Amino acid sequence: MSTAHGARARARIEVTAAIKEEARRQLAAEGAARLSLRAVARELGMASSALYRYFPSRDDLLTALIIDAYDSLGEAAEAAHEAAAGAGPARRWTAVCEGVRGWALRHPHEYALIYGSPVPGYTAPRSTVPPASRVALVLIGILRDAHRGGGLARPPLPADLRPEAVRMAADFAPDLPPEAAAAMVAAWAQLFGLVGFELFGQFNRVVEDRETFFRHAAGQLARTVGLELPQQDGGGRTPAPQAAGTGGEGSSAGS
Amino acid sequence: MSTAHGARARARIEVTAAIKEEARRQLAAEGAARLSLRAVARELGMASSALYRYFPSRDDLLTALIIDAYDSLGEAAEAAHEAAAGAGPARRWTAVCEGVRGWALRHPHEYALIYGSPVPGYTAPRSTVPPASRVALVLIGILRDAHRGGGLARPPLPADLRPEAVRMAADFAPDLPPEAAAAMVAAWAQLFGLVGFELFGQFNRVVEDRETFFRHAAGQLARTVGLELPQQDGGGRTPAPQAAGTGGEGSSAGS
DNA sequence: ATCGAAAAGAGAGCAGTGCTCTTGCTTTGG
DNA sequence: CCAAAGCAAGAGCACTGCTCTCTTTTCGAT
Repeated sequence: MSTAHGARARARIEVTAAIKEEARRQLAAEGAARLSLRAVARELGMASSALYRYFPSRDDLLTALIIDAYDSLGEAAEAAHEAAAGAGPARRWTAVCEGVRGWALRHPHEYALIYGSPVPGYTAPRSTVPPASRVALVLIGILRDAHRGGGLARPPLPADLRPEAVRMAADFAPDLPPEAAAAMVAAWAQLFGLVGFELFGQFNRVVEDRETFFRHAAGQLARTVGLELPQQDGGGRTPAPQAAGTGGEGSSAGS
Repeated sequence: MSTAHGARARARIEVTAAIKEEARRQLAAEGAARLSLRAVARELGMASSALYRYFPSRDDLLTALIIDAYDSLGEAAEAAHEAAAGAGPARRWTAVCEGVRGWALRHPHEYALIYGSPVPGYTAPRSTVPPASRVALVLIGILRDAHRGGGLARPPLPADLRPEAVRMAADFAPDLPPEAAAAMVAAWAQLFGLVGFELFGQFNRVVEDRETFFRHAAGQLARTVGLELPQQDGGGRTPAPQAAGTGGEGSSAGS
């Protein structure tokens, strides 16, 4: 009896995984453009032609890696969110932002693969869409929570943006006010602008203390989407230790 | 005499220009990864090896194209700025943002070349730094003007960001208050986040009316760097429920 | 258990790439 | 005027993605 389509199918999964693993290694070491099917096969001790039984083309391998990268980033974002579960929406927002940044710094080439220039003539297939939205879903979730708790500011929505904002909200953030949906999408893109600039060297002779800079930029982002930051520093200049430590310190935002 | 190394040198720059031109054509048609020295040479009717007299490597050709792209983008930004010369700072800011976006939409592959993932092991040489800063310089100029005219809000600067902000201002925006310098750098990165997301397809099933969406996102960006927008359309001036103490508006500097 | 089909591996080969080296030719400058 | 320097071209190396053929292995029926 054993496994229905047992041995052979299992071997296939294993080989597929091994290929992806080795490919990911080369990706991390050399970047997407230098990822070579032949090199992967060589490293795995198999003929390059045999590899085509598993991935019909180099682009298909890349697609698999892209999906994995999206998932890995999504997981990181979700983990960062859960680690800040107790905190208020604004803090959770910045936590997720920092989670995204941290993942990007840890996996620069994979980040480049999904948020850098699209590869040659390559266009991402539909299967990349769901994993690609995981980060956005986390952010939407935070805004939804804030909205339910009444902690979401609703800045005026210009008339000509309204239809678009309404459509956005209807499409993928049903329980969010339109202005929040629109602001969220903008902030989403802007977040990756910050991360990308740091990662791709645009900040090289510009931003020194990237950690601090990013934290405040993310906080600013939270503010523009309508999240109130718990007593950042209103009029008075608090010495504001701005705890870098995890959780603990600022129960804040109790409400 | 005057034409010291006359004919030969002139031929050299002509051939160099022809190579770059053809390379740019292929770049626009196929993207950076598919740019082939051999194909360029073939199209120009010369041996591929001859091309190496002009560009010692493919990366050097790419570097030349990168510099040109930065300059082209910088020109577009400056042109957009001048076209809005009469308007107030906020409007000029959004004009420059839209200029950047327009250029990116018109030259997607060149945009990808400079703001997408860096090519393989390639690291941009110093010579790319000045042309890369042209857009930022335009934005800084707008803020400087607004600052001189008193039309620049000064949101509170968190204590731990201050050293960094002071350094930034000192380094490349000497006559700007530190908080403006820091906010400007963030907005700069965020602007390219918006443009990149639109260009690289991240907005594909998300943002429909990109034009309108971008215009308002750019306006929001202007606001976060401290520029007050003269009320556009839609609702009247609604008191912003921003928690972050701004509330300030003062005289909307006309000009 | 056997046999045929399906899946998987291996090798050769094609067309393409970046890049180097050698060989001739032309322009230039002393 | 002639050597030196710059330039073009060809051959060749090592590499790539990918296809095609051929052999071996494995699996599911009979």
